[in-house]
Amino acid sequence: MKEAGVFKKFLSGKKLKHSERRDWILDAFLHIEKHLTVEELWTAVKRKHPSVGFATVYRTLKLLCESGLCSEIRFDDGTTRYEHNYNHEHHDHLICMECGRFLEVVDDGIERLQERLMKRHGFLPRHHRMNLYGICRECKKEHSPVQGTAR
Amino acid sequence: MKEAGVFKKFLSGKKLKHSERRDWILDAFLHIEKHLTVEELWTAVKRKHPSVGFATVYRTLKLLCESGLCSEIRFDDGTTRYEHNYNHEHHDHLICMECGRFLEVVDDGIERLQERLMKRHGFLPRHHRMNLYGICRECKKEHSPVQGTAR
DNA sequence: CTCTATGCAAAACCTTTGCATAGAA
DNA sequence: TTCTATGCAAAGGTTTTGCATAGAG
Repeated sequence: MKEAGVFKKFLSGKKLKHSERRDWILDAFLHIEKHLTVEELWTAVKRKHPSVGFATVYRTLKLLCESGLCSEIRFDDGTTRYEHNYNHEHHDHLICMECGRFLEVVDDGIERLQERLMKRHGFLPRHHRMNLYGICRECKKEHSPVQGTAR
Repeated sequence: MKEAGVFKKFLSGKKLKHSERRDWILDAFLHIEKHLTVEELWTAVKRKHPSVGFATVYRTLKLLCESGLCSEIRFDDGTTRYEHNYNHEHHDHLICMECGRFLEVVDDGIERLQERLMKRHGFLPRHHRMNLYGICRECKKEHSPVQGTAR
């Protein structure tokens, strides 16, 4: 099923109503392949549909999260962002502390060990969040000029 | 070196001043072995020293983080908490989604794979944050009554 | 003395809510 | 018609700041 279908089904299941604006917002959300802040999504939606209000975007994002299409991530710098969550496999993040660029990755070995770790402590695993912080290749270059060849 | 020493050194290094209040706050912080909110720390400090203001606790916590004694954690529910970071080995969290209880754990296997994963992608590893969410042993019991023996 | 630390209150943020009206079923 | 959805503005909650004064060096 496509995302729009998932959302519609979710709405009718909760006896909520489908609306044009909700479509617009979902659309904008789906067409931006990055981790969005509410602000960013609002700006994107307004480009095409200037009348949409801030609160509506907020409210719709909450619904999208409930419907499973989207999930909220709290980064260490305090920002809250939203990411696609449907037809996207679970993944973790490698985040550059200099430039903010990030990669989405999955490491099966780690996933397996995480599951084992939880079970060993009597937990029923639900989900997890793993953010690895470091300096990316590009930023490393900028900070460590080539050694041994003073110029 | 003891924590108080680390903090003093950090302060003088930044040409900041040592003060009685900062000692009180550091003390309260060190004596509570849990993940504190600013509010909780403030309450604890005020028990002994009622004159201390909220803003001072906030400001001091920021300094403690900079000095490396403490670090900020953003949980998935949006709360911000602070944890001891000195003479505490790095650790990850197993968090119960029902009751909020958590365990601090380290899994060497996971740590190794994390490091490898970062390097494989050209990152210089700095630190990471891994929170595993699930249902703890106690909460599991409450939700799944013993099977087969109706009472 | 000089410069930082502090309490207090106000400001700045970010997110949620209330309400009157528009819109969906 | 009878709901819910929405824009707007106001309210909440949390964190930060400005300012006058106390305190450290």
